[in-house]
Amino acid sequence: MNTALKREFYNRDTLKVAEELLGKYMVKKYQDQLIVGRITETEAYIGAIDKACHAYGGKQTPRTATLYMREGTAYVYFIYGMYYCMNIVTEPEGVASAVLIRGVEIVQGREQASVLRYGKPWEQLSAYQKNNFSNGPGKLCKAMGITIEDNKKDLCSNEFYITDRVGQYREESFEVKTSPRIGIDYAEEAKDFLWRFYI
DNA sequence: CTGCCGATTTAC
DNA sequence: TAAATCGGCAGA
Repeated sequence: MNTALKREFYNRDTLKVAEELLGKYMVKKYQDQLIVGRITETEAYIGAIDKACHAYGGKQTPRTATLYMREGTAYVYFIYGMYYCMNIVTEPEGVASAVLIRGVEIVQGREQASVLRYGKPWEQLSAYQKNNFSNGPGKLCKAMGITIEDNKKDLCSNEFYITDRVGQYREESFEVKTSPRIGIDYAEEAKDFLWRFYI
């Protein structure tokens, strides 16, 4: 038994889940270690009304099938020929919506993460590499070993989950900021929605 | 089957 | 500013 957030957390309004995921810890078991990242940036995607969502308008394809799965499911997709993006499905089964994790700060398993991301120890990284280690959706997936293999995994599990407390770390207070989402200029009116949340 | 495009990142 | 790099998906 671990401290993973329960499924009910994800069965709520997607914007609320996106905001409340800030400051939580994403925990991934990698081989025999844990890699833990504190979530610092998220975005909401709501299929029913959002032209930026892969499942906009009830679109059904092999890839979007994950978005219709039950809340608390990992939606991982491959993008730009070389990166993965990690999302958490929200709201009940059959409702296509999710929260994209856009940034984390690694608080545990940093050495393992450094090897995954750059193939070398943390102390050998440049200041720039350290400062921009996992502050993007593709970067954090590489750093935490998240791949298409994780698509459709249940985050109410012991291998891969979200929690508000892990080891010595506890969720802290912080100020939430919002902005339009990144990289969706094609999405017409939806590009202006303030559905990006960050610390 | 063909061809365009992408919820990105990094090098130049 | 533009290349890298390839699966997803629409249309023929």
